[in-house]
Amino acid sequence: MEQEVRVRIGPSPTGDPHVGTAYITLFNSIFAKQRKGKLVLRIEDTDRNRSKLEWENMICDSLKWLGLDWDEGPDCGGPYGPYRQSERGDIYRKYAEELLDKGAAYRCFCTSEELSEIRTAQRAAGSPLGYDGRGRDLSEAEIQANLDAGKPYVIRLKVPRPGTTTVNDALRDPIDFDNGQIDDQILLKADGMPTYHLANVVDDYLMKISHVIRAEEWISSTPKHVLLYDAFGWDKPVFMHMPLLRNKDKSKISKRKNPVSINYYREAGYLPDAILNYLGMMGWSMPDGEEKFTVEDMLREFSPERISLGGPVFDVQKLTWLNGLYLREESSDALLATIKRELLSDEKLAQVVPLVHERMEKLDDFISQTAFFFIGDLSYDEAAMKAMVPKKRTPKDARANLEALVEKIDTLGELTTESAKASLDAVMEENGLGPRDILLPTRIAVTGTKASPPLFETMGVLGKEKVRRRLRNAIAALKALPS
RNA sequence: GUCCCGUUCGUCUAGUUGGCCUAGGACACUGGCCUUUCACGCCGGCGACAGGGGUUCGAAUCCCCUACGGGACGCCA
Repeated sequence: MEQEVRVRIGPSPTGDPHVGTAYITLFNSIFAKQRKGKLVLRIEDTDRNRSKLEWENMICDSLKWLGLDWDEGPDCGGPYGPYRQSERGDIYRKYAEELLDKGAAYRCFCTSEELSEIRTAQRAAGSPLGYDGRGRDLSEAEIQANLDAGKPYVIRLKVPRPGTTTVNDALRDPIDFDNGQIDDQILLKADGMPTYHLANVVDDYLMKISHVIRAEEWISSTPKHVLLYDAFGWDKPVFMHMPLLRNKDKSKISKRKNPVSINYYREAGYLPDAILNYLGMMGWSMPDGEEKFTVEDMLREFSPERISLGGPVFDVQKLTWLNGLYLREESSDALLATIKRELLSDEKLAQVVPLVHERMEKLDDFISQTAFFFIGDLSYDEAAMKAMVPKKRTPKDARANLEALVEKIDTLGELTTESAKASLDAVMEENGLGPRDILLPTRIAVTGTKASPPLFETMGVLGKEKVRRRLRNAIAALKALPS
């Protein structure tokens, strides 16, 4: 009997909804639907320090906005739950114990400090980085003594050495790894939570995942997963590693060099269908070469053989062209509805009106005074550029200050009046700046002009994506100035 | 540094069972047409098989080496 196709996506709720997540979700979704299989959404929130429910919700909302949906997940349940890894701790601990019993794993009592010392030494010596296995062969007595002493420990995979581990990837030739090259990966952290590697293998097994479609960055840790499947005696899923989305300079797509938040694209006026279409042509193409296609077209024509492995550069310009195609083919009525929903919603207008209310003399002042809330990127005229550099400061200083602010805002879940104020205050405090060093430059960067509504409220209404994008643009513009 | 993956126009790609490839399309750029203007649309231009060795009658397509790019090397995922 043919095994049911079950695939999964495992976003980690530690940041804004990422285009890379949407990209991988698209291909998983297409693959599953095409084979009458199921797509599982599993929240990989084993990093307790960085995971937030707020982000989980944002990720789900974004995917749904794009029109991507799943069959099983924390929101809709399913037969193999819970679908949040933070709620599956006991399961992982049980399997980690099993590995211990089988001799495929061991307790390691090394401290974090000890480990970073090892790494530093290795780096200095130019030798391969990785755990040196010093805790591998502790005697029963030593282990018991450590346990009795209440020393914290982690559980590590005991990679069989010597040996070779082969990874089969549906898109590539078999890949051989020398086991000497594979680290004794930590499986269970000192806080009792599993690392990605353990959680993934255990969950994929328990959730009956048949195909693992994920990004290429995982190839080098796949042998660890293979070793785990073998240690448990489980069948392995089919691995399929998609090429990585890239920045212009070919590095892995990142927020410093590219807008990567789905929220950004939403707020910048892109349509879900256009985004999905564009993502679909990253590493894949229609047999007839057609570049404009729908998810239904993809469903009909998708085949893994047509995936090309070179890492595609995410080109916003081409996305924009595609988006224009979609926009223009809508009827005016439909477009009107879209504009009212995404751009000029009552909700949005209700936020904006109070901010300009008291400075209005004629109704149409509203348009000129609030245009910057609605348009995408701003351009800065000469006066604006000049005013972004505070007196007695250089453009370089101005850039550094705005940069500090961007970084602060990046750590925020949502930008609100309060968090905007807090961020600005923190940047001033941490960098020894006065209000004049940062407030006016920020105002101009964010609104394009010296005269605008109260800054914190304005930033809150503009939202995180527009604010950080504009700050980045302002920083880039300042670079052109002689320092 | 070590291991791994990848490599066709600036970018996304077609090409996959070697000949139909003097390498096709799209974005961008650019010339023109249409148009009161702009945009759309249409027509044209620019522009690539990383390099070197093989194998073969014949290689973008197969093999090897080199180069370059990227990824991984976390008690992050």
